[in-house]
Amino acid sequence: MAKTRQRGHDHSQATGEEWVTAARTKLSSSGYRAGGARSAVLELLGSEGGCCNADDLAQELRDGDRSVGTASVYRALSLLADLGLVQKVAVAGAPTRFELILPGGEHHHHIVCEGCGKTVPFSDEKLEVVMSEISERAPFRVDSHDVTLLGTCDACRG
Amino acid sequence: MAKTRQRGHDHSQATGEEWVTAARTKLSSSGYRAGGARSAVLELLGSEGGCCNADDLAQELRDGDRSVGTASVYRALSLLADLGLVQKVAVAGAPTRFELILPGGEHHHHIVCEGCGKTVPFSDEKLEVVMSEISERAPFRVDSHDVTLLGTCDACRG
DNA sequence: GTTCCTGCAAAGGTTTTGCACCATA
DNA sequence: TATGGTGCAAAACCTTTGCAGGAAC
Repeated sequence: MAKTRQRGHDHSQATGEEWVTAARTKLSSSGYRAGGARSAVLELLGSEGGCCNADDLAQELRDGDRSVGTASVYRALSLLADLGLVQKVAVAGAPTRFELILPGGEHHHHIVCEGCGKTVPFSDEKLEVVMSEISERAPFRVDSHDVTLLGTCDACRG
Repeated sequence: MAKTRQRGHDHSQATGEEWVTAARTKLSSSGYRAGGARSAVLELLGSEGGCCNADDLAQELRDGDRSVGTASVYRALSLLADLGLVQKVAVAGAPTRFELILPGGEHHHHIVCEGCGKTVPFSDEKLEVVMSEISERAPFRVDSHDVTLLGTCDACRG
């Protein structure tokens, strides 16, 4: 009865490559150029599989070979969000995280540790069924939904 | 088959009174005093039924008869959250909202309009069942969960 | 009277914006 | 070469913190 499955890191990485390709196509077909900063953010996001905040991305790029201004990271992420390529995930008291929206569209959600901010994605078929039922009955036209479990990871509980 | 129900505003207001009483009791039994700012926030929250952010509360109090510093509003809300009387609700790109946790403990979630920020609470029995199943299988000890539907209200769609 | 609460102002952290320069198409 | 992307710095924004004065118990 294990309909809920946690995702391994390697799996995200595999589809991340596909996402980068799809994102590049979408960008250029929407009339956007492939600038240095934008490309760097795109590739790092793809290899990380999302789940990172803007400042961490900027930091990693700065530590790596290509340095990118923080403002450009925000601009890139903002554009990607507008194009439906990433999704903003808000956490109270923490910087906004950005999550890939994968081409195949396997939808997922997150379990967040309130102690250290560690995030684990999960997906659940039953949950999605219930959510779409609720969406149909809602008084708004519903575009998306966001489900977050808050808890404490083993390390922080120690 | 209407297991999902939207709540009217009047209904929240009725239970809001009870919440204020319960909150006052909890505060004093926990050794906190009933200062002016704290009481004002408490009463306004009760009459509004939650779903407001710190700055809006401060503004409304300033417009009304009792003026309260923004910092005190944050302090009051923070304390209420620690005591389990309110819940923080994060929304990407918007200030954190605070939501009453009602004495009877009827758990609920929100539908948010991305255009104007209008928020409508809802509760769904099936959703809660699914969420508790997921919580049990989660790799963290799960304390709470947060479900938000994002969409566009009729007014903003017009 | 002591302790806690409050308001103001300043600091902290995140995200956005203005502008001059540079790269892409 | 024309347009749009980038980096830096400054601003805007939300939230927290320090401190002196005032209120609750």
